[in-house]
Amino acid sequence: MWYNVVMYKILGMENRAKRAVLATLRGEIHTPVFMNVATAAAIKGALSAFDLENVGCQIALANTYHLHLRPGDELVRKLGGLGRFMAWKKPTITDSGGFQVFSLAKLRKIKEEGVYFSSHIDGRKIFMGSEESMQIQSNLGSTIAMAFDECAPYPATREYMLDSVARTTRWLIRSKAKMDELNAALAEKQLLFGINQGGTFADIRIEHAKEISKLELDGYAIGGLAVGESHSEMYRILDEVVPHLPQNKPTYLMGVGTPQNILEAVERGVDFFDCVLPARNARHGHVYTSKGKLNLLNATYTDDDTPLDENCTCDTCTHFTRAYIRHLFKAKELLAMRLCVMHNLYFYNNLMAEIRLAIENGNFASFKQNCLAAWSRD
RNA sequence: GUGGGUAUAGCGGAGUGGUUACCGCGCAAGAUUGUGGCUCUUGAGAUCGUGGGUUCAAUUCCCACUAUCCACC
Repeated sequence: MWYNVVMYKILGMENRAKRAVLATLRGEIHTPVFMNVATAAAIKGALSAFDLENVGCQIALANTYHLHLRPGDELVRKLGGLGRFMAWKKPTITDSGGFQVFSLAKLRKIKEEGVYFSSHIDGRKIFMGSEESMQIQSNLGSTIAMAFDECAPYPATREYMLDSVARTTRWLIRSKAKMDELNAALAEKQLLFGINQGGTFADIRIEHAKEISKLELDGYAIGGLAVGESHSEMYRILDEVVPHLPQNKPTYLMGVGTPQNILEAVERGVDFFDCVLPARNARHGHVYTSKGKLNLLNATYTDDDTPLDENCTCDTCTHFTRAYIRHLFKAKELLAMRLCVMHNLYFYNNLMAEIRLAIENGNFASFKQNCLAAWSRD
């Protein structure tokens, strides 16, 4: 029988920045890694699993809440699980629904047992607690499941945060118990990552990090950042909390971020990332290049016959001009989004590959400075 | 040819005898961090078809012209 014997092996370091590999039955994940976001089992912008392969994706992220509502996790299970459903053979991760507690704040009520949502699709009542989230993620069959948490709003009072984090801890203990129960019957065990919360209160963050570190989870995420606080606050929290998470396990900064954010976080010891920014910006004509961000909708690109990024080797940059893609946006052709999403995801995945190489070569610090200087027009 | 309607920003439409003429789309510049392709913010752009008349004051009321639409020969 197969067992998902997971190994997390650190291959290189430069100060806190670490180069590591997480081995799973679905394949290895080389870190630092950017996980490409496929909320509803597809990258928005008309990309398929084939395209994900082309842009250098190692692991795709889908969402528990969204897939539970539509098409339903039982259906996905019947059809062979998330990976088979979307024809993606490499590792997958599912977000637990905790972020929807934040992003769908007007449509939910938080109770001790879990969260009552009104479906944003048809309004019907949905209950999700730790057990429900784990069951759904088990049905989806993702390689990595995330614990159910509350992504608390910013700003929040200290009193609110203390209550929220204590509840998130109780939910985490329930998540782990349920996942252990579900995994007991499975050959290919699902990994479980816990989530640190505490907003911008460093002491609450640290206390929580120490507490959840005792649970021997497969990885640890930092949630509840990039929700409105300043970049310097985010970096300050990373400086404070990362040292209190297990260093022999993956550290995942959820929902972050810009290329600059990623470099700063890698330097502080983070090795997993996910963010909607490259795909969403691409859909709106904002693309990342080795010389900074540019907005294709700007009139200046009307007759620009150069590629998005002259240093990029993605399919978009090797075939199409800025003028053509700008025209596609103006004409509202879906191809505009598709080409830009492919480019931006390639840019992010390639950035991570360059970061890994820099860490291996022991020159991450100078690599980071060079990048920040080159992007300074942002 | 006859009768009737209409003319306001690039386009489609509101509106008023009295400070700076409004809205949508489009255009231009932003925002977007565990995804709404949605949305939001800001800006530019108009001698109110042309000429004349009434009036203290006309984009608004009157006349002619031009353009355009509809109906009828």
